Amino acid sequence: MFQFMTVIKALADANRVRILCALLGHELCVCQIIEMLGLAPSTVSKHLSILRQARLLVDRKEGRWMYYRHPDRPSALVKKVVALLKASLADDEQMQADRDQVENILCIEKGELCRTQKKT
Amino acid sequence: MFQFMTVIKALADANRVRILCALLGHELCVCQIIEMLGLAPSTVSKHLSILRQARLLVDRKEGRWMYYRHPDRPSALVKKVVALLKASLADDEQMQADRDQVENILCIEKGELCRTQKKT
DNA sequence: GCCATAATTCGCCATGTAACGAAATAGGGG
DNA sequence: CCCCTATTTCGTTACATGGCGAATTATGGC
Repeated sequence: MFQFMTVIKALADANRVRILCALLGHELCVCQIIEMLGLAPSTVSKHLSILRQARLLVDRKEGRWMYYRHPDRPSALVKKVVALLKASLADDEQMQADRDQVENILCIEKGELCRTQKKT
Repeated sequence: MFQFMTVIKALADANRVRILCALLGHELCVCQIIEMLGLAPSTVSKHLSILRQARLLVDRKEGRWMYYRHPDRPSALVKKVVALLKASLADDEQMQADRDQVENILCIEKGELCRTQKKT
C-alpha cells in the first residue's frame, strides 16, 4: 500500500508526468528537462528526486552532468504504470508539443543550453 | 491530460483507494463506507464526490440511502486503473482488513448502523 | 404537512506541496 | 590548487488538500 501510494503520488503532478513521458524514448540531462518544462532548476530537481524515490526513474552521473532515464529493470508496478502512461497520453497535445520541443533541445549543445538558462 | 490527471489525483489518497477496493465486489451505502473508514460523514462524502467526478464511481439513490459502485461501462482509462488496483493491492494487509470489516458491516441493519454512528 | 434522519455543502483549521532564490555541493578545466 | 558551473539542498511563501462540526437539503414515516 505504501509503495503503491508513493508511486501514485509521484504521478499526481502534471510536470512530473511530462518528465516521465519525455524520457520514454531516451535519457535526458537535467538542464534539458529544465528547458522543456521552463521551471527553476531547484523545482525540477525536486520533481526528479520524487520520481527517483518512487523508483520511476534512475539517474546516472557523467562528469558535471546528471542524466535521468526509466529504470532498466522496473518493478511490476512501475512497468504497469508506464504502460498506462503510454496508452493514455500517446496522443496528448501537451505530450506531442513536449516531444517536438525535446527534438529541438537535443540539437543544442549542452554547455550552450546551460549558459542560456543562466541569463533568463 | 486533464482527464488523466483528474483520475490520478483521485487515486492519490489512501482513503479513496480503500473506498475503491471495498467496492470491488459489491455496491455499498454511504453509511457503510463511513463505518469502514471511521471518518466523519462530511469527509467521506467529499471523497466520494471526488471519485464520482473522476468517473471512478457512480451513485444510485434509493430512498434516503445513497449507494456507490464502480461504473457499469467504465472508460478505458478507468478500466486500466481498476485493473492496476486489483493487481497491486490484492494481497495488501489494509485491504484484507477492510474486506473483513465490510463483511461484518454488511451484517448490521442500515438503520441500526446509522444510529450507532450518531452516538459516537 | 411536519418531524426524523441520511447525505451533502459550507466554513474553518491544520497540514502538505509546488514554486522560487540563495546557499551548498560536486566535478572538470585551467 | 583554485575557479567555474551543473545540480542539489535549504528556507520561505503561496496555494491545495484533508479533516471536522454546523448548517442545509432531500426523503420516508407519522
